[in-house]
Amino acid sequence: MPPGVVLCIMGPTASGKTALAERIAAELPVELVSVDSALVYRGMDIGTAKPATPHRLVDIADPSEPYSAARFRDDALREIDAIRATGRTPLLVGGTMLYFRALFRGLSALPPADPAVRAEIAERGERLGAEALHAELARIDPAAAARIHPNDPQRVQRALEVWQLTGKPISSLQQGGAGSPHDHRKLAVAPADRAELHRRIEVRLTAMLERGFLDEVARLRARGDLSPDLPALRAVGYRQLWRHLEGHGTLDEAGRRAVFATRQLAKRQLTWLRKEPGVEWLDSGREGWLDDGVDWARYATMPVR
RNA sequence: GGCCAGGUAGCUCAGUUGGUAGAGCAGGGGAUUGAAAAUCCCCGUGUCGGCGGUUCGAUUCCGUCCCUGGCCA
Repeated sequence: MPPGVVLCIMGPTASGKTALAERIAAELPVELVSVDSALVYRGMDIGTAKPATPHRLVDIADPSEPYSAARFRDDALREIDAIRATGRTPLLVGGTMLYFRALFRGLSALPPADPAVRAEIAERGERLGAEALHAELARIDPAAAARIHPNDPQRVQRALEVWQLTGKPISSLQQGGAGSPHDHRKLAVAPADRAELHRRIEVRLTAMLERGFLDEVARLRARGDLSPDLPALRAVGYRQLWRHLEGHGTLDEAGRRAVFATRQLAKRQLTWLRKEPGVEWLDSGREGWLDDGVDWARYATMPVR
């Protein structure tokens, strides 16, 4: 299948990107693909604001299993081809900017995560301290050690993991990637006014709690095989409510902390978005922004940046 | 009304033997290559409740007033 046009809607949580996707879907022959690291998990519906409209790459993993940017890239390229084979246009919508980046620019040829090696390194970090691990990295890969802050255990551990798996420094392997064969037309959606975004995040969490978010977390917890350290359960909202269910703090406090965490997530997403090249920005904070006569179809033919 | 404890950053508080003050949280900016809704980095001037007094100098000591909470009437 030759490469073709892929529409992308990117935006922070609670920005209205799903509404825009549905609006475009009503006017163009598109099929939706989720670009969201939390929507992939089954049984996590309310707290992830899982959209009612069908998206591909939703509910494709169990919360016990870690998903990854690399898996996303493979999955997304496959779904894009499958959609194009039906004659429709893929419409990617989400806020996990690392995933968009992995699709647009590709990933370097690095070994996938190895749970055993990872656990061993984590244990060593526990025993010797974070500084020791960073010092170790500085010995084998000074370039990586210079870029990775000693307080960033996740990246220090990954760099050591790659070293143990390949015998090569991660910095020497992180050279480019395959890029994307497609023409991506990128729309960034967010309220121009930060206070408005904050307001929506609060309203959204309140609605989630009313719909039974706490029960959803309790259900996941009752499974017994899930831990709050799992990537899935570190998701915004789930982490805070899980902690409350463990007896730490009131529900009210957990809710407030969930709102804080969500705002901080949205801020990080905007940091990615601001430097993403070639995006067309839409202010979803304006009253009637979806219905004020914009010709959405033109985005399917707008120039690639 | 009396007694006690407080009034310091958006919030919760610490502190200053008198030389105009600092943490956590919140917020802002940034980084981001197989955990990414993750993991990190950077950013702290605020009539130290008001007004007087003492002092070279008061957020700090004294007086007084206001406000909040508790106890007693």
